[in-house]
Amino acid sequence: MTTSELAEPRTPRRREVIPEATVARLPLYLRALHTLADEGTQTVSSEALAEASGVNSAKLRKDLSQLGSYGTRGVGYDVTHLISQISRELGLSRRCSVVLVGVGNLGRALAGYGGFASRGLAIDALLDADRAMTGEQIAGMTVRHIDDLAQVVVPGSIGVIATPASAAQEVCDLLVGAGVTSILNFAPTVLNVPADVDLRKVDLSIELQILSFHEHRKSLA
Amino acid sequence: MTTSELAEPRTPRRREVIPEATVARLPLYLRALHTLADEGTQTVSSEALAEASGVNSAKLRKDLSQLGSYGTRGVGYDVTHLISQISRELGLSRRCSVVLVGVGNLGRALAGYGGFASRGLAIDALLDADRAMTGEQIAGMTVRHIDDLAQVVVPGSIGVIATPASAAQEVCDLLVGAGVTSILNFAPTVLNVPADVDLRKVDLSIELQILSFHEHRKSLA
DNA sequence: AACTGTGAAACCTTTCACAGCT
DNA sequence: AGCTGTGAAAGGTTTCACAGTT
Repeated sequence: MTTSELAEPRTPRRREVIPEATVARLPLYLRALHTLADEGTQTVSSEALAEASGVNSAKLRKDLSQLGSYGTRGVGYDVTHLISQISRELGLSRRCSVVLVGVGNLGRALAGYGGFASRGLAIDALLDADRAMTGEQIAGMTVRHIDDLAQVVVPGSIGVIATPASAAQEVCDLLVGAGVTSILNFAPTVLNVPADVDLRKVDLSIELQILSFHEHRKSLA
Repeated sequence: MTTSELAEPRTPRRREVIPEATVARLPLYLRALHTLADEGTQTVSSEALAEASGVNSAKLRKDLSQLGSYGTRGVGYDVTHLISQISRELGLSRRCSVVLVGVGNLGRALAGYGGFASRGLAIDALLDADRAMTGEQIAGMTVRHIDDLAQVVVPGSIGVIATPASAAQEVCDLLVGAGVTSILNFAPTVLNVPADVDLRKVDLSIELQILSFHEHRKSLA
């Protein structure tokens, strides 16, 4: 309360902390905004952007208000400006290094996935433990052996694990050892990491099982 | 209030409705339980199962209590029994039909993904719009043309979309037209479906963007 | 008139802490 | 003694509804 009175903040003040639920939706908004921008749309209302993102408009407004006041009452949001604000918030402005381990079908799918590149999250290196893969060209990159890990990791790199479950913990340990502090795990297994490492997971079969649950429920009614 | 007084329920009464957050974790517990069963473990405490599932034990106990009282105080949960209860709840007991559209890298990864088969959710049919793919053998299945959709869909089938974003809505409409009421979408686009169709989505790049956000935050501190 | 930004209410989820069973 | 099952408290998220701005 003592320091903030002299320097009146000029930039719209961002919240100290953005709710996780909001963070998880920012990529959705960003995708919809990119589509709108490609169509030449310059301004969009919360209603229209919400529709394009698959959420409801009150939620969208609340989410965006967490970042600051980037809209104009009576008008809407400027598409380009909002893209750059959300990108900055997500840390996508300064291109960030992504290292992918495991070039089976899933790894290949990820390597070729346009969604990454267009968001400043292009994969920089492909690694595999299988020497038979080494040297192969995938999506314009040469597969390197996992032993080269230390050479491709830079501070702030994100590691992506797309190996079989049986190899995932070992790969995870190697990544952590090389200094990676953010890991995305696609292998269907629980990984143990030190407390300072940020670990997220995607299990391809979980959503299918959730659908199965609902389908099952329908058949009971 | 009038009908329930005569017939005292014998089976542990399940809740009318299981919270979504709980449903989303049941697959995690199931995976951990299968691992334990494979290791020959017969009984497990909430503490141990929670650890193996990557959640905390209070949450796990609350979740399991939503299904009924399947544990024994002072002892823990019977692994085999709990597997069958959760499987039944998720509708995995009676094998359910899954139709996958799009056999690019992601589709191939999904087709070969062991996690489905071991949970009673094996994929039954592979379809693609590209006639060049038709007839190809993938994971023991023959790829069929999308025009054959009506012949492979049965009531209660789940549809999985693993096509490029540009084709997703069209494929979605075809699935709905063929009678599919549960759809899992891997394409990075918002799909429109009738209200009675259950739609879920997995966006491979969203988790990566969330990690980027946290990594970015770290670098600010 | 149109649309954002936001307190307040409603709802859902997690965590706590302990009663109750084996 | 050990561990589950669960009310109650705490925390987080969504929705409502409208004041405020262009």
